[in-house]
Amino acid sequence: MAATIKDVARLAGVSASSVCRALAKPEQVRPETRERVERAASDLGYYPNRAARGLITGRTANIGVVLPDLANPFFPSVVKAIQTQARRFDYAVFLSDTDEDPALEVPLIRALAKQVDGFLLCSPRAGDEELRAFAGHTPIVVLNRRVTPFPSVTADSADGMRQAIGHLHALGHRRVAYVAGPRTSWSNRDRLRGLRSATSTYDMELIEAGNVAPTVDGGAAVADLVAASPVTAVIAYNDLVALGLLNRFRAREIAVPERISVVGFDDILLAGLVTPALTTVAIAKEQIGRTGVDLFLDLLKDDEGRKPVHKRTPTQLIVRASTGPAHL
Amino acid sequence: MAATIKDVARLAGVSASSVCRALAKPEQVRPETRERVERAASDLGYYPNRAARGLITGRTANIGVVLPDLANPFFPSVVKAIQTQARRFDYAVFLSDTDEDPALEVPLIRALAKQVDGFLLCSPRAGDEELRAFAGHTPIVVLNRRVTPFPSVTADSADGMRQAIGHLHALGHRRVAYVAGPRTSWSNRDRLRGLRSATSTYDMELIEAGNVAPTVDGGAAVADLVAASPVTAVIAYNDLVALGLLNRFRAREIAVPERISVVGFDDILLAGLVTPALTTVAIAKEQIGRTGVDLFLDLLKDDEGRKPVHKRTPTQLIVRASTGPAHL
DNA sequence: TTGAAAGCGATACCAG
DNA sequence: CTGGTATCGCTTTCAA
Repeated sequence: MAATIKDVARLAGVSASSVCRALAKPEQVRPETRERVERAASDLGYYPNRAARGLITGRTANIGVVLPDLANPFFPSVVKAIQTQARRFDYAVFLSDTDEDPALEVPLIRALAKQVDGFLLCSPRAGDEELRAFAGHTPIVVLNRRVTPFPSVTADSADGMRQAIGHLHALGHRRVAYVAGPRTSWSNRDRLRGLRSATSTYDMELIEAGNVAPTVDGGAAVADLVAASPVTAVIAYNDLVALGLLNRFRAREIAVPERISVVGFDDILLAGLVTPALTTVAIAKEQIGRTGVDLFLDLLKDDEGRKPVHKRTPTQLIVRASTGPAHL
Repeated sequence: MAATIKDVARLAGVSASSVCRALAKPEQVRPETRERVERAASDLGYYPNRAARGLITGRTANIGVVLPDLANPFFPSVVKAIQTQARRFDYAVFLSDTDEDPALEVPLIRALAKQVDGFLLCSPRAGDEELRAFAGHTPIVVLNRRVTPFPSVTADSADGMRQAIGHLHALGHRRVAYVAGPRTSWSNRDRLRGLRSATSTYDMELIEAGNVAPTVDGGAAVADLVAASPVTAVIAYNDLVALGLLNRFRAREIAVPERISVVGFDDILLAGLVTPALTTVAIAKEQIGRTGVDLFLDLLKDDEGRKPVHKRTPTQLIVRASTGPAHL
């Protein structure tokens, strides 16, 4: 149906090779020929078939993006940044949402592998070993996680936690709970690690609450448990979980932040709009997406060599409604 | 690098054709052969190159999704539904965010056209004529808009507006404002049309406020203007705009809903979590995405013929914090 | 500067 | 039931 290179060649009265050259390397072709080809191409509305091109060049100009859940507002932000940066280099984006199912990731990557030049895996849930199986075959950059030997971009959670705990400590809090996210989430482990280090630095007591789904419902599910514990503040795995806590606390008329302070992570749009506004650790989502694409393109250039690159993006505590514990 | 059909053929000691058959139509091949091929394939980790396959079958098993802004939480919901349904039919998704730039849409569609079997255009901003240029060439299903001759899925905004206005009228409101979204948005025009009809039915006065970007900032930008008008309720183009209004009203200590009731559209996650919770017209986002994919697949089946299909999904008013005007 | 021919990976068709 | 061959749309030698 659509015009092919042959159609253009016929109309311009030249060979397919010349069309190809005229369009790709204009300087290698006589100006007159180039002009004829260009006119023919635009008359026919010719656009090269990138899939066919990829077959021979080995470069598809597509990048695969795999993420656990587009419904978590954190991811659309990252994807948007990826899109923007990818487009700048004439790359198109293949998107796959795995629905938080670790088992879906590997088959998905395999199935798409030949249609893309490689992948940006956002917060992948699969095991290290499973992912490592792709090393050497498929260019992969990992976001929000570190898996040797892939390049990666992660947020500086430890610093974020340090800021959060410093803030809570300054307000007078001494006991804090952490509501953990998915066990399969590297970010969760990273945040917990950072939190443990921070609470120990400040000599604060840390109580850990169950692993929950990284959703509003997940937060709501452990809110009562948290409320029943002797803490005056709680840090949630992410903002959605924090909002679930907030919601349930409100329903039970547990005053936030007076009775208990809630701190989230990510700084999604929602965080600033709820009442009381959520104190949260902001992550440089755009930077993560953008840097991911950059690392990816670097990776394609020098097909191998060089040791893996890890970029760490800054975090920033956004203080909104938190206060000191009521008894102060 | 990765295994091709030839590698499998060699390892299994058969021809490429047989490998192809063994994998695609197992019943046309001797069980023994099939087994050998299957083992060879799995040993080599062989996955067919879908791009190459598409070249000859004319079917890529990819679907292009184009939308104006992934940062609007409405779209990720739709995309997620599309993904889920697409995966069910073994389709992969190409995603493109145009950043609300109408000029980007057409070139984007053109560039991707050969890599996909067609497109799902979510709330496209381009002109009718520009889109129509694809008719006959590129299978297209339009979501949240109607453009002859493409099949489309739209929400029943008129009914949603009727519900919203009925509700406000019952509460005693008689003057209502509408904060309009982008001029290029068909949904905006559709909602406005439905609203006009509803207000006239109920004999209510309608005041229209500027066209704003469909974002929180857009809403905040006209909040003062709305507050200065003689209305007791305001309906926003969408929830983000409504939240912008809410935010600004709070900042100015204009009581919601006592002094002014705010109604949104879409029912994004945020709507239920803010305080006061936002009354809004829920749209069947999942259904829109799912139905879009279904129409798309139908479209591919009978390459032409049949008159265009328009599906309309129901809307449902979700009443949360609205009340009657203070003077009652 | 240009064209012919080979080939990327897979499938379809036709003999055998 | 199987193998050979042509082909999809494009790029890349290689000669001319």
